[in-house]
Amino acid sequence: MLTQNVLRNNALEISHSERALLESAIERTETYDPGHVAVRQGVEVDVSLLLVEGLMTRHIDAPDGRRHLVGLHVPGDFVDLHAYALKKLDHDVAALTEVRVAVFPHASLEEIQAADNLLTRRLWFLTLLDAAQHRQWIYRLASLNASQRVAHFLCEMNARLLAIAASDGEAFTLPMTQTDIGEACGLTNVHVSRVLRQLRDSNMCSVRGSKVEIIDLKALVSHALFDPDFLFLNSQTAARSTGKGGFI
Amino acid sequence: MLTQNVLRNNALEISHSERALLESAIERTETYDPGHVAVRQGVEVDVSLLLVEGLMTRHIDAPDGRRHLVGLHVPGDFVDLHAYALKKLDHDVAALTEVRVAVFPHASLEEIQAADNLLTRRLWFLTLLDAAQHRQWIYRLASLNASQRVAHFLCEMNARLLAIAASDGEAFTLPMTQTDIGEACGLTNVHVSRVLRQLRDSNMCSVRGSKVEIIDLKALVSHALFDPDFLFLNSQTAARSTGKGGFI
DNA sequence: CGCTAGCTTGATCTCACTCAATAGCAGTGG
DNA sequence: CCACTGCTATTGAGTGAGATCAAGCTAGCG
Repeated sequence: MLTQNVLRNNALEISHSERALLESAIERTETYDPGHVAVRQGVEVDVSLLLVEGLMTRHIDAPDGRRHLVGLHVPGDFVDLHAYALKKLDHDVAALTEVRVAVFPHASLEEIQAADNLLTRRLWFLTLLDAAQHRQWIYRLASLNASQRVAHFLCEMNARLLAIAASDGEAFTLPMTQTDIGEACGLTNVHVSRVLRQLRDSNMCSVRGSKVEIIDLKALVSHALFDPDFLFLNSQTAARSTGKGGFI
Repeated sequence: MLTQNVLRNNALEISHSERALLESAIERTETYDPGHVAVRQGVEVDVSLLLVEGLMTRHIDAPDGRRHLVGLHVPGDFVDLHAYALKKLDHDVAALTEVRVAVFPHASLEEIQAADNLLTRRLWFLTLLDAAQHRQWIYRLASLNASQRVAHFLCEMNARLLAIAASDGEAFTLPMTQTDIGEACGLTNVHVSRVLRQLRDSNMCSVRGSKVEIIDLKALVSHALFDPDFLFLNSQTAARSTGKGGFI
């Protein structure tokens, strides 16, 4: 059951045997408190972690002490599968909320690689999904203004949470402070606060504490220039994430 | 010989047989003119391209017609190896200069995957290098100001060109317009022009046309807060890219 | 020679940052 | 019960980095 969101999350029609093979590679599960750094930049690791519950960040610490998110993970994401080939990461991985993770020793992943080429390619695919998300983050930072960035970020989270049934498309829980959102969008917490009020005042969405309500999805998507294609979701989820799936 | 830069580029101590296997997977080579779009966003592909000569971009076209780079490739880079697992890309790949590429059919890559787990993991590693670069680009956009961004970009290009012996650490050819640099750094061409003059006036580096001269590497690296670790270069090249390798 | 692409420089404007003050709220302890 | 602390959010005033708009300049090339 631990891997069920891996399936949902990216439309892989995984077979029963593949799933069994994958689950057999789990050594144990662990829980971390908020703020716990699970993987430290530059430190060699020999396991990879699948996020089962909670949110985790990938972030880079700037020399001036600021923190910048380069990725955010929801349940079902392999947070550091790339460590299987890289061994050392170029960033930290930390728990944003209380989290539960499943631990995959790299030795087990090697066995999978030896045994099942298709499943291996699926795992490879997952690491490439991360890269596709990175590219959208680059695009967001380079090309959108503050309110578009925040809107784009909320659209992305809505789409990804939809895929794992953690959003119903109208409201979801996002346990991030405005400072966290700022770190993801390259904005100060003060400006995030202003922008969220704008989005509320223009009846697109309301973010209060960790409660996000999508008021007018189409307006939000269009304001953010959001395109779910890069998430490689199944087409139904993608449609719902832009408000084009009302007919289902 | 086509793959020689793949070796240099990322410190993989690849064996003779691996290399032979890799080269045997090349179906043909092709040349493209500047501006040619080799891979179009969303179009399914069944080959991947290794860049042999010239520069290629990965970019996303914004709805307003602007173009934003999400990656830049030098000889030795697999420009769209990720298409092997993704099949459709979320961005375009285009020639910035006249380029020569080696074509790897995905069918051949599948044979490699079936035959050689270690080489497969090396290829996987290459796609993860791209992701690590993406993360640095995110960091650059989110956290550095205009002159730091440009300096950081030039440091990155210097380091990567050093690795393939296309820079001697003091000067190199970078056939990009100021508009291109702006698209890579999230700046307007006008502001790139101003920033390059600042860098020249403060004796860090000089960019004139496609000729880049590193005048004071240490100052440039320190200004840009550049850290070559994420490039996963061999340690000698990394040291030279920050000016700490003078003793060699 | 004139045309075009790329680069430079100036004037103006605006978005988002910084600094600063205030309020709400949860937890803690007297 | 209230006072105190710390964290988060809100709002205002002032500032500045980089965008935009516009005008020249330079060099390569038919």
